[in-house]
Amino acid sequence: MGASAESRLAQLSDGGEKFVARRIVLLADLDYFYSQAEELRNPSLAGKPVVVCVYSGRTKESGVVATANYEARRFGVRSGMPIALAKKRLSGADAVFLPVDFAYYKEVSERVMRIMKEYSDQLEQVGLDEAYLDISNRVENFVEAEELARELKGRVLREVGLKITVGVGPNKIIAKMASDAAKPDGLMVVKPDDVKSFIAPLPVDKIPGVGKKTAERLEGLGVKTVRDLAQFDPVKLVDEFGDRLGAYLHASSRGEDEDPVVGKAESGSISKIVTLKENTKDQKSILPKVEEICEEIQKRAVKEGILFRTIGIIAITADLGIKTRTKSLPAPTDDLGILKRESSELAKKFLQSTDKELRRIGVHISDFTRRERGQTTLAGYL
DNA sequence: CCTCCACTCTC
DNA sequence: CCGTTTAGTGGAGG
Repeated sequence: MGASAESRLAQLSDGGEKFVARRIVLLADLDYFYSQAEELRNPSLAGKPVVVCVYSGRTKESGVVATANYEARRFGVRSGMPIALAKKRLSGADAVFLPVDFAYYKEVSERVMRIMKEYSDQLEQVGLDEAYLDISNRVENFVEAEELARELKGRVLREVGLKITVGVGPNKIIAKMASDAAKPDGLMVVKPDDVKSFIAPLPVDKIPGVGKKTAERLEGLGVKTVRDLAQFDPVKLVDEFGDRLGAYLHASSRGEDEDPVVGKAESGSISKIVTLKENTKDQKSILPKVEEICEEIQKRAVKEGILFRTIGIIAITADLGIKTRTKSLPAPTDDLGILKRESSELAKKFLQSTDKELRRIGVHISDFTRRERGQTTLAGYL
């Protein structure tokens, strides 16, 4: 999977021995991005706890924290935490709560990405606030890489006004772990010779892609640190976690990662979920929502020139369980009528199949093909 | 091989 | 006290 064009090209012949040319990968991460962007346009916020929130619209205060700056984090406020709980923790702290403004964050992000692009031929953006840069062809060694990183940090601060954290390593995983260890406003360079000693003592959940669940399962096997993981039988890992994750865990525990830095492909799915005013299983209040969401999603599909062949609904029940229902169409389409009919049908059937009330409802499209110039659409096949 | 769905992760 | 979006894996069943 990792070994595509780029890394194959990097294989050089050396007296009959093959080796993969060493890469130098940089990860730049915009610190507590949404909150920092808010401080940027309103400097009077600096020094105060700033909490950027996704309001659900259910009640005045319902919703969760998207990002909190470090002043707020000192009070135990974290991403994903209910706003009400964050308020409790920050009571009497002169904190500021703001709603997310993605259009603004996107604009700020683009200014930063434009600068970053000058520092590599290959930039892989991850969300609005992160990007991997392959700087192998821009620097000779890790000392020069550190100079480049400092320069990048300086330029982003001077030209945009944002603090970033930069991690540098021989691959994406190490660059990411270095950045995580160095934030905020940090810089860490991990040379190939230092990889093992850097990662060995870290808990396994510091490995990108290892979250709470995987970490708990590993702990059940007596694996707490990356060192433990590196010593664990890879065959047993594959047994326990499957081919992909098992192999990934083994490789990453040894600091190995061939995944190339590549500009992201176009997205493979579009979805939108909304929170209902109150929990309900009433078709009359849910189906109009479904249709509304269909309209937005279809508009995006048309704008991006894509046809979808799979339609799905996503229901979050009152007990916060996630249920999905999908249907594949006989042919790709971007027809709004089809999207509405099929998603309403899926929603109706789902509602009939359960006793649970819904808290949120959403629509999903996937299995895309690009609409060719002048391609006829197969509307009305029903 | 395809379809459907649960689950995990991340920001 | 409870958001949003996307990618990916894997199992069950056909």
